[in-house]
Amino acid sequence: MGIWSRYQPSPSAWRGPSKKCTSRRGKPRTPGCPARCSTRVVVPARAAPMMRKSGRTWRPPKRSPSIRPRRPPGVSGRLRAIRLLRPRVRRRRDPAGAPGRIGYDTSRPCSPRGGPVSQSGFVSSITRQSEDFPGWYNDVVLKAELASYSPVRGCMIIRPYGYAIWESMRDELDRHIKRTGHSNVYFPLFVPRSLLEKEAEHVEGFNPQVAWVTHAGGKELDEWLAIRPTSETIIADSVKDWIQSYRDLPLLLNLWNNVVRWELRTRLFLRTAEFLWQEAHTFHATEEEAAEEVATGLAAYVSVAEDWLAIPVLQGVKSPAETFPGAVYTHAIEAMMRDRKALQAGTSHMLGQNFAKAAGIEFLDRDNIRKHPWGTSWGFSTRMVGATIMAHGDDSGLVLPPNVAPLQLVIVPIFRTEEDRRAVAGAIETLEASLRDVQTVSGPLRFKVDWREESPGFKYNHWELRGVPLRLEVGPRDVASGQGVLVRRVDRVKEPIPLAGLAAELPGRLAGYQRDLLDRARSFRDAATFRVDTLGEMSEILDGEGGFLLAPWCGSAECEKEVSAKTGATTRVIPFDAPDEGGACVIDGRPSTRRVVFARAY
RNA sequence: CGGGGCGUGGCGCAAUCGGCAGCGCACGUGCUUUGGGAGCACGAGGUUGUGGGUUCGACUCCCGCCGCCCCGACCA
Repeated sequence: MGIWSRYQPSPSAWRGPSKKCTSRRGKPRTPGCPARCSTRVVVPARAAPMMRKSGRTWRPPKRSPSIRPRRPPGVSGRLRAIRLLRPRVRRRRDPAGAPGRIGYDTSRPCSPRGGPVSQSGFVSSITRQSEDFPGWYNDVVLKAELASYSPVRGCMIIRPYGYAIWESMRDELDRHIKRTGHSNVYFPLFVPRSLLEKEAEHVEGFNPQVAWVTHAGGKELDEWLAIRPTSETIIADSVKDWIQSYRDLPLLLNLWNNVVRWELRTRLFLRTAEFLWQEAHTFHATEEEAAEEVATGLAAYVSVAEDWLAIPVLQGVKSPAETFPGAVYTHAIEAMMRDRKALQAGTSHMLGQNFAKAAGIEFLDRDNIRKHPWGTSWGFSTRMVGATIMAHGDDSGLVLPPNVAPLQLVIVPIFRTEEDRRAVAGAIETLEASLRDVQTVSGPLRFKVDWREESPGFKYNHWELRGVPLRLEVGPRDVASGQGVLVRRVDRVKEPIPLAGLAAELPGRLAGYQRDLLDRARSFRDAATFRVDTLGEMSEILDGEGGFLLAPWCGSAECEKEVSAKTGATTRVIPFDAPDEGGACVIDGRPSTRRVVFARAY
């Protein structure tokens, strides 16, 4: 079910470019400089620019505003525009020459209640989404302790809380993979140069991003070893001996591993030089069967994205320009982030016989003819942690779907006197016992009682930053009436609830919360999806609030490139459920048969 | 690679004309606190990126190196 089918019956349901989206007063963009990363000549041996823990946001003082001057009037808009585009400014002097400071201060707690701006115009500690989405993202990742920067440029350290999120989606996907008949295997980190270069398009596509090992054992290697950017070549080479007959097919393999792609511009989780992922590699006797496998892989991704991560996705075919190097075609799922930009969330490739031919894999078919098997490969990476953050988060921090949340419920005791403390502790102890047996969709309930010696308010903010779906406040007043106050992270709806019945209530509440997140994300995306027919309309929307654009496109690479050059948007997918529909290409007016999704993307 | 900017406790920043390296947060201890980011007191934490030079004296001035950030030559 895609947005096409939903909107199709009444074309009028498509939202045109509303005025609201196209002219945002007071939020000027820096002219001629779309919020896209710069590109550089790729020199493999050279280092990539770093995502560093450098400063990004001006943190005003909380308790002593008089010490630091306010941002001078007139500066803020400009500053905001600059920050949008250049989130990694290390330090900036106050343009007016006043001794104002702009810098990143991890010591500041995260903002309460969606980070309202105080009267003085100061923002609270995490950058607001509306002000600077990349800045918000960085703040959340670092402050929620999902990840840290590493001493190696472009790489990241995934911290326990972030890794737990990854483990949850990894385990869920692994269940899908095994259920559909695949076996996990391991192949080496190093790929001999000669192997990597066997498939022509593949080399060309990956070469700029490959990191090479040239020395080992104290001397230069006779043959350089690539640190795998992906494993197609080494697997094809290795399995050629395993495949002799059609009876050996299909061969359905999957690897959970790390790969290295020397990226020029990196972002925590979204694009790192080294990342964790799963890569499935399969070999089939017929093209039809391989095509079905491509769909099987994509279906697993759709399920994990929507059912597990509560991220609605569009499914479709990539344009030739966006196709995996060496593949015949690439299917992908695309998700919308809360800044209305697109994120490719998983790809499944039809490799045809390309890699099999390059590696010399042959099998004897039923008809006694030697043939090359058809291959597929599909991958899903730690980037999805970033997708989860950006698809649901708000100004207070993370909003996690219960299925992946490392903690689904946090209990905050509240008391003043020792007597109260005992009463609250007693009630919580009883409650804890009942919660131990609670089963949720994603396993036993993951909960914690926060007995730290901090104020309740501090704890609320602490756990909201970390996206814990449900919070239970238990104070003396509650205990007296056998209740607690249950608060939902996503909308902060508070509700008194009897402690005795909580254990039975929770699985349903969590499932409902999970559904609500998916619904919310879907409405958000649909409201930001527009049907457009001209380049002008596209620019108007993209320069306004942004969104997904369904536009006619003739299919030529030149026109695709031109759209990208003029609007910053690229083709994301040609959705499977896009109806046949005549139209004129937004660039050259040649006939288009279906609409394509264009968007600015990560 | 070209242009610009910057390296000072964990983080964010000061240090006037070259004169004892400071502040906030975070951290530790104690007491008072706890229904939306608590307060006070005490305390710990530094070879100012690095190598050289000038000087009675260098965070400060000069030169080299290293590293980082931004912009540019358009990219699965």
